[in-house]
Amino acid sequence: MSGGNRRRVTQRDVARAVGVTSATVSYALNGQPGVSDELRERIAKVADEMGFRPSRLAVGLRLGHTDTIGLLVPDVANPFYPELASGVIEAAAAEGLQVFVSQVGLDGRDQLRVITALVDSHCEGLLLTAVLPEDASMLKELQARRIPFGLINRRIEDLPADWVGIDDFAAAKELVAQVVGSRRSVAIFGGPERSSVSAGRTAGALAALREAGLEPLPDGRAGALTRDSGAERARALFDSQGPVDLVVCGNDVIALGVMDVCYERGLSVPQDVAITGFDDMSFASAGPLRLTSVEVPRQEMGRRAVQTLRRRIAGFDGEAQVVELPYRIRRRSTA
Amino acid sequence: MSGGNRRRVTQRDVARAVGVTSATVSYALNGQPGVSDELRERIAKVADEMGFRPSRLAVGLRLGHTDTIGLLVPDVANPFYPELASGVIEAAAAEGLQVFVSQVGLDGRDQLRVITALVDSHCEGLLLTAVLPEDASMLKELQARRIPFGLINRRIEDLPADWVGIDDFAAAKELVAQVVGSRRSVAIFGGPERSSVSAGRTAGALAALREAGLEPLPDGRAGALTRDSGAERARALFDSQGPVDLVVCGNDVIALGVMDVCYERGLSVPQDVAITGFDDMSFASAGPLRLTSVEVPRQEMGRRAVQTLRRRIAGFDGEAQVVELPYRIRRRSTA
DNA sequence: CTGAAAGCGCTTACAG
DNA sequence: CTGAAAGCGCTTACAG
Repeated sequence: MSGGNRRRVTQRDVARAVGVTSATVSYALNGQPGVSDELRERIAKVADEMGFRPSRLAVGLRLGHTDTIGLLVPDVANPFYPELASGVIEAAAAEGLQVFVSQVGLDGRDQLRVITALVDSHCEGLLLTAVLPEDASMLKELQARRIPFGLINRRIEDLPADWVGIDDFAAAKELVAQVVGSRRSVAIFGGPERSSVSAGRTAGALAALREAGLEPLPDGRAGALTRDSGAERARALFDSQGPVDLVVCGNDVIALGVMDVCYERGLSVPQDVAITGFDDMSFASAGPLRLTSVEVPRQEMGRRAVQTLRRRIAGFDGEAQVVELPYRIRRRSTA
Repeated sequence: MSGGNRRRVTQRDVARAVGVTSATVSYALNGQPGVSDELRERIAKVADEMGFRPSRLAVGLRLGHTDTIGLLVPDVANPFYPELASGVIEAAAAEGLQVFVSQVGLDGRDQLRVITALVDSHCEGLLLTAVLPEDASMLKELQARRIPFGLINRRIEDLPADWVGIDDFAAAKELVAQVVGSRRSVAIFGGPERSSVSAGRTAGALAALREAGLEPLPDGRAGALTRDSGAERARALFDSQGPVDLVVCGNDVIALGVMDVCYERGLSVPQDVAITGFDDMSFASAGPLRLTSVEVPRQEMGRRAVQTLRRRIAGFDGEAQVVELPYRIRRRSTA
């Protein structure tokens, strides 16, 4: 009764109990022909009673595939990713694929380590959401080793690879064009410059401003996609410039930080300062917040990425599939 | 150049390239004695050049362990869990364990399937955050099969098992005692009754009200931990009772739904309706929200759970470890 | 319809 | 210091 008797029930144990060979158990349980119905049922019954479960390690080793894929996200604490992950997990389950979700850090610091671990575990494909330009050589290596992968959201210039996302440039441009009105002093608080998504959003916002004959304030253009970063940049800007008319933020979390500072300083939104976010995270629509933002079809992005990846795993070898999904401007109370 | 040449580089390939046996490669790479330094270096170099990575499937099968644990959460879209997951992942990495995080659905619908899959994959331990009373027999089965697991947050009565959490009853009681003041008509919008956490919070709130000589309104006491559920219950309540003085919510997400309805109907918070949340999710402290809540040490919960689980995996067979962590009332603007 | 054997990619006693 | 062999738990041709 005591001590570590943690041995698994094996196919062989079942075989012995039934009085057949382990191959017969395998045939019976996998629905292969060549086993009488009566015997098949008896084996199934005994296997079930004994709690036999085939070892995925052994099956994977033998079969050479594992029906698993990996999803890499920078930081599960950013609400953007859990919703994307839901889409991926659901779609994968429908395809009979199990997904391992891993964090790689805001700066992608653990990305290589995580990819290596997943590939070592015979993961059959990878979905990457946090690539940076410097990852290009790693991705080329993946391609050379014929490990299927897909990019979600962020992409890398000149690297042909499957990708699902939105047109961040167009979305940001459209958003800013809608909200700028008569606001003259405008700041852009974008995300990390090296993220293609953040770069696209910043460029789009800039384009809209220039079309309106405006030049944004130079400070705080790039930074982390965090609330603290938004707050710090807002404090610095308000200290140096006084309150500005409009702050265009790279995502909703940065916008939250800016709103924190407005609250601290008794500035009213949008009368004193207008604010836009991006991503339309769930909290953005909350009654007291009513953040103007851009809805990104996160679940759908996940689903589409899985579909493309599954085809690659199945051996599809055609050119890079690029899927650009529609976005939606969500005009609310903050701008 | 074309077609699916996706074969892995194996230990044997390295051995052949160096001109030794595959055992020697294993010894060399695993730092076992009996290989000259010169040869060891040569093997390491060739292995690296060829991109050799030991198959985790094969190693796991051979060694009988995989250094992986599973974390089961109901729904990654609930911001409570990603932060808990961070704590788990970090602590696990420090212990050399990889963690597989899986969703099991708000009602735990997929829990059994996911546990089975993880155990089939030779996962060495499980961390469960979404157990319900009806899971007791499944957990006993896990114990019988000597599969180490730990409970986080929710627990099951009369089932001795490792657990990490807070005293939800005491926290809710303290929170309500602090905010009730002269409010007379009070509603409790709790989470699912069968969740020990939600039940404890509701009971604590009830106890505080009764000590204040109050009986809460009977409607909407239990429901889902979602914003929609909070909004629906608030609409139903306000329609039937008119606005109430105070709504005590089972978590911050429910509270957000209640705030949505207050906003819809032009009720001011906390003047017309006071609201409390629970969990102190990141959005709760946002400037325009300032939700009164209870801070739960999510990261620390994750860390402690991993530590306990690791000891179990290492063979510790002592009695159930119960870790009750401190919470903190966060009084802000909504109550 | 059933059994014996090989092999997936490793590690580890055991001989030399 | 190095090699041949067994075995982890499966699946799948191949004989009977």
